[in-house]
Amino acid sequence: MPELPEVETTKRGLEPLIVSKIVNRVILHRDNLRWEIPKHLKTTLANQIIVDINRRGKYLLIQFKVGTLIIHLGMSGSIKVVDSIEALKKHDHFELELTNGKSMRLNDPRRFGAVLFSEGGSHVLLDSLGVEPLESDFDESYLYVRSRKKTQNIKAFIMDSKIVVGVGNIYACESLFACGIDPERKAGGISKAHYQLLTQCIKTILTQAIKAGGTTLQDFSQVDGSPGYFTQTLNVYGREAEKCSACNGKISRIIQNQRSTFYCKSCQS
DNA sequence: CTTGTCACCTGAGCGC
DNA sequence: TGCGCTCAGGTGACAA
Repeated sequence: MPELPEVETTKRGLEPLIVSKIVNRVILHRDNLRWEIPKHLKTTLANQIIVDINRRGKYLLIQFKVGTLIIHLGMSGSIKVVDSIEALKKHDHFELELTNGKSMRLNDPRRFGAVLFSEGGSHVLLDSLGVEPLESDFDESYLYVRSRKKTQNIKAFIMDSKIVVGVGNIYACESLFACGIDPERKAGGISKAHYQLLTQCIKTILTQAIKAGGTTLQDFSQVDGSPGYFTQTLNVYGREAEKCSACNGKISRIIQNQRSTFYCKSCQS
């Protein structure tokens, strides 16, 4: 599900609802997601004030004085803040009950997400992450240098979180369409000029998607329950056999690295 | 080191 | 209605 725009949308939605609020208790409705949820959170975070919320790649970082609660939404996760007395939904797995009568609930049907904790703020899962795509250090020189001699396809390259974080299957497809690059091209053979186009397209598309509240396919919703509206802006993703918005061609779907890739054979080369 | 594949899990949608 | 199949916003752990 959630790529960078969806996680950023979640972060922005949560911020006014949980920052400066106090945790009454932590409730584990199951003891694991992708990994075991630390049991000590019940005692560690009880009565603690939420100091801040941040995002690193697709990770949400909820800051406490005693450390950082790290949440990943996996493929199907979403977070809502509801009245604590509201009935649990199916697949609500983790809950921060606040002292103001509200609860932050993590719902994740497929359970590929994670709830972790770091005392110091750093974590092995965050240590080797690449640059943020919306920061200025993500530019054509960065991608050009890192891609030399790489034989993998350009789509896998920009989806590699050790290179750049937050670009998932939807936005990789959309970005490559926007700048006219064939997703099957080898990353190492792409010119600096094309990398400039690509970085600009990634930045533009992610920014527009955040503005639209993200993309909703099935599971994702914003913190208030409303869907993301970027779905209607998608040019190729999920549009196999439909007409290309830029030419008379048909959108193709191929499989790359076990994932569907949508693109236009005549617009992308 | 790099690249590609598998595994984790539930649910929606489709053809029969 | 039901069954079996395919597909789905991610990514760590492996094998090659």
